[in-house]
Amino acid sequence: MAAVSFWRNEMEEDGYVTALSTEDDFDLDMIFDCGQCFRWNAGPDGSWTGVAMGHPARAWREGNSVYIKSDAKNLKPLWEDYFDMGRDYAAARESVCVDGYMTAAAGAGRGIRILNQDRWETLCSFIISQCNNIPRIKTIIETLCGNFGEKRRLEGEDYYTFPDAGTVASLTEEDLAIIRCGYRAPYILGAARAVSAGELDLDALARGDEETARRALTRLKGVGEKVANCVILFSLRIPGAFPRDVWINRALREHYPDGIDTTVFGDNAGLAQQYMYVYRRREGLSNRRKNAGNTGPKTGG
DNA sequence: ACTCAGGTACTGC
DNA sequence: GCAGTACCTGAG
Repeated sequence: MAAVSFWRNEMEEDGYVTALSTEDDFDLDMIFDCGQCFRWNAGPDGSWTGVAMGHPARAWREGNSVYIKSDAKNLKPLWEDYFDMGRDYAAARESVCVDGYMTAAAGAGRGIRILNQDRWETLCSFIISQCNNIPRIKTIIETLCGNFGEKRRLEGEDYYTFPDAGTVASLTEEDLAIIRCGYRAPYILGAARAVSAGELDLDALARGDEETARRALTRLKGVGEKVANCVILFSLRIPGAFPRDVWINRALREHYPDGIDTTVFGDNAGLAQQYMYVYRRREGLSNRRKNAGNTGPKTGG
């Protein structure tokens, strides 16, 4: 792999490199491709580029280390936090293997970590995600950032930060038309106004319990249980949240017809959900026709 | 020209 | 509570 070429010194003329030493449960492909984030993209050399927590970055693996090149000094604490380095994922993964199905799912998803993402970005991104496909979600978010975020530079390229809630709150639906997000536009503006006005204090919710957070989040128009649970899991650091999307519901229906009490996973429920998601989705994508016709409402006619 | 996509709000029971 | 339906848009 040509990844070595990104690494020369701790401080380079075009970026600053952070090294994270890892064990087995750290797989960049899994982490960035398991549906929890939308702004990282794989390059032809196996490295990933994206913008997180206001910083452009390139991430790649060499042996037992993951390197992150970014645009500022002293970002090691930030990246350690973002990649959830304080949690023992090997132990967490073992603990969710409660039966054959979960053992298989966890095996397939080994290497996933739950990112600790920016709260407003996560809320806004998952509002956009509703009833939408992933390529389009990414396009909409990049357009939002390109038009209303701040420009950053790395390796001679332009990157754009996610616009903060105050910036988005100052926009009109007309301004937002450029991102082509359809009926979600008023949802985004409403959420931005609530956050920037302090009516919805995401940092405070992170200090409280899951149910309180869910009630506060679902008060927003356009935020239901699914989006709220994604925000809770991926940005409020409440690891027991269990977002149920169409793929999870399929997996649950097929493997737990009598239902499953997700509290058996305890604080690892969110991780269990991610394992199930990638496992079921992998199968589903290669067997699309099997699932065609039995999902979603029909207009009949 | 179609269906469908990591949902949610609204209506009518 | 639960079923039925509309909703912007564009990728496949």
